Amino acid sequence: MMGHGVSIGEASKASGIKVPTIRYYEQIGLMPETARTEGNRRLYDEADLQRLRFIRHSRELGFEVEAIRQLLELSDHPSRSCADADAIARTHLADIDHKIARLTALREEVVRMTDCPRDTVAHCRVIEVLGDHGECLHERH
Amino acid sequence: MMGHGVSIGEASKASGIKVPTIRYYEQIGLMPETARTEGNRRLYDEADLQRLRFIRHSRELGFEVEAIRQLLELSDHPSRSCADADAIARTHLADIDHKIARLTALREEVVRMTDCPRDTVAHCRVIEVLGDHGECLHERH
DNA sequence: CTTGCTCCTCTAGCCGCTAGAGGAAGTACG
DNA sequence: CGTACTTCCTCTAGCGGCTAGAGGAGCAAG
Repeated sequence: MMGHGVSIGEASKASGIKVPTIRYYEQIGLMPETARTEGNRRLYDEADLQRLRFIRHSRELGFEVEAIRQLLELSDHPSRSCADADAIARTHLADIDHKIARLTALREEVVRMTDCPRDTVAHCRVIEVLGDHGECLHERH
Repeated sequence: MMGHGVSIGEASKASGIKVPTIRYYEQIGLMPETARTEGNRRLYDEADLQRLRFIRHSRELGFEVEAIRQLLELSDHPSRSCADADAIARTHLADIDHKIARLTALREEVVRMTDCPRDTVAHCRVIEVLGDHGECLHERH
């Protein structure tokens, strides 16, 4: 075991991000290139682990990689205004609201078609509704 | 203009599916290989257009291609029991509910972090919360 | 006959990973 | 010290559901 730094496997356990995903994050520049051992193995220090946890949490909350990139950039410069970070979060919130609204509308339509009088496909509401948009509540899905 | 059948461009307009997407659906076997003109252009008849509309509507309602494949197979056999179609729709409904629940939970977290006292990044709730999972309402996102 | 549109096929790219091949390095045990 | 086992390395390809572009052919209008 090296003095300062843990292996990618331990970093994976500590962050909850899978090993190949950590390497992928390095590849796309979300994680920096870390130190290496003599045998060419990656070494993660406490700052790296903190960054990994930040990324994981952001992904869990649905932030896109590009947004996380910006958030990380901001968090690397603590004296900057917080407005940018806030704006990113608000944009994401609007996005979530949009998705919820859409899914809720879809849900309505799908519920409506599932109360089907058990019979043959010829009289099946599911099939019928899918084939004829005119049956729908909303013009635009 | 050929007697029976319209071009892929017209099929696109009639169904609301883009031309390359229609070709893609043929490629993955969701649409059959249609008739062709002497000049090798695809010709779509009324049944093809109906099928395209069915696919589009299903996609709009969020059904996956694999589910649509099964639904189309069912709709090609009207004398079968409707139970299978119903099961597919119900599975999809459960899936939608799952997504809505997850998004609603995420929304909470993101809302909680966006009421940030406008200051520097050093004291920004957004950055802080992302860096520390302990701040969260829910253990598992 | 030429212009301009649509169409054809084929390949590659998007996102955010995930899986696998083929090999080197490190660790545990006899 | 050897050998087995695990972890690590790089590299490439695949997932779903399209979308974009290259390079060429067909076809209708002026």
